Amino acid sequence: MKILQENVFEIVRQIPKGRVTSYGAIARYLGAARSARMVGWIMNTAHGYEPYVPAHRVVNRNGLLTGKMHFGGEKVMQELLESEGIVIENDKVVNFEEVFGNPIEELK
DNA sequence: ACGCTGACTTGAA
DNA sequence: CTTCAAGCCAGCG
Repeated sequence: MKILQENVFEIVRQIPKGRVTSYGAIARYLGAARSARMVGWIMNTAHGYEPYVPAHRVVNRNGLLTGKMHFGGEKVMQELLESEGIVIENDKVVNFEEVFGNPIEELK
């Protein structure tokens, strides 16, 4: 068991372009399915971390851009995702199931 | 030092 | 089907 923070950052960095994942998926991959909040908290610490952590590729289980407000802008996250080919509508990922990548099955 | 809040998830009523 | 409640750990007031 490594440092939780390092693990989360590594996983998020492994997310390919045009692909997203959920906090729960990461938490489950770390063996802390019920600690999804920790993932979100770590994302908060990821602010200013290097290399850049594509936290915009991490959304909640509903595909909703919950953390968009933490990007310094409410449209920044959406535009970042859209620039990667992800369709966002009403602050949520439309084709979420299509772009969703499970780290447990892909990074495993 | 204590208690609340938070970028969530899942299960139960 | 929708709504409510609990669990998780750490940071911050």
